[in-house]
Amino acid sequence: MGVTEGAPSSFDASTAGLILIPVTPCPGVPPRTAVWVLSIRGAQEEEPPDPQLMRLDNMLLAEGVSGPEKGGGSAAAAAAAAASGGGAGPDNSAEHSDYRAKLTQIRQIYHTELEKYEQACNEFTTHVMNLLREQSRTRPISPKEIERMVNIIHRKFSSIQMQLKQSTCEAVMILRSRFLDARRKRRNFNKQATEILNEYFYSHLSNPYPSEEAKEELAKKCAITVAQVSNWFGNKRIRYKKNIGKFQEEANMYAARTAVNAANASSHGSQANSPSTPNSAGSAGSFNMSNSGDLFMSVQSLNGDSYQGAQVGANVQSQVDTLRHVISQTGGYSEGLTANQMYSPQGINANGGWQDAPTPSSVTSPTEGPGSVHSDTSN
DNA sequence: AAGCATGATTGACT
DNA sequence: AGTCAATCATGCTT
Repeated sequence: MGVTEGAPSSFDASTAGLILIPVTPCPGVPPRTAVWVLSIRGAQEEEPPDPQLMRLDNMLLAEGVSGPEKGGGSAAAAAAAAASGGGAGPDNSAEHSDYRAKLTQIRQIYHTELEKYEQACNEFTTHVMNLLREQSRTRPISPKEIERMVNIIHRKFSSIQMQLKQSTCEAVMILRSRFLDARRKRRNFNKQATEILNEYFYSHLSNPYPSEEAKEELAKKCAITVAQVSNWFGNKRIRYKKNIGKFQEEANMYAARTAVNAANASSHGSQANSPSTPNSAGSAGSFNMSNSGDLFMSVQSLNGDSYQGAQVGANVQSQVDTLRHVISQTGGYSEGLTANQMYSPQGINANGGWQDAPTPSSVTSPTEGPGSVHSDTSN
């Protein structure tokens, strides 16, 4: 797993600046018991109250790596999950447990390594003590010298520990960042959500800019966040515009479907709660229809304060869009771009944007911004 | 594995 | 603040 890539896998004394130099054995000393002399690299050692070490310890404790076994890091994982946004996915808990599993893995590695280091430290210390004892036969060695040696060894090993802690922290950071980075855990929306969004998009092809309310409703229906709805529409608009031909088939499909739905709805009196009528709350002006083509202008002029309301308008608008599309399809165009021209009066303009898109030159209303396009009739 | 599809992010723009 | 355009990173299909 890439999570552990930063952690040292095995003890290596050389990383701590300890170099063991074999020395020609003294006469009388068995050849197998080589005599070693400690050579210390880096004379100055860091002092015990190291702020960096404290930070590392705190972090490891906070992440549940070095603390008590149970529930380690779950709070951090929960926080991460909450922060990741769009947490409506059903796989959220799965990812959560994935995060915890990996954290446990890191924790285990950390503890085994730590244990290994401690053991190695002890072994090495006794080894050095033995060597010094042996050397004391050939030269005088004061207890102070021994003590100094032991101190040096301990300090060296604690600096190894520091490295271990550092790389463990790094591993945790990597894990967290992967957990937090939404791009890394991107999941495609489910089919139903995509259909709802597409239905809305193609039934509002002339002005695919859902209002805040519409976005909220779509978000609720699709079990995603409003931000995700905005992302989806942003991506969809741009990609549709870039390659209309590619989306033609899809557009046909949804246009036909919407047409059928609309027909059914009108034959049944009222349409209950279609995604194409997100602003059914009663307030007028669900979608701006001022740019929606000649056919609709008359409707809009009727659509004042007292007219039947936005839902009717929105429904009609949907049908207008749909009909336009169907007409364009049956009109026998040869290329997708030809079909696009059918939309051009209220569709994508010469600059490559929808006419209602955030261009300050929008004809209808001087105060009309990109976001206000759909709500200008409220109040 | 390569190529395409798709959701998310970023910076610029109005 | 909302959008566009480019881009990233991942998922899916072939």
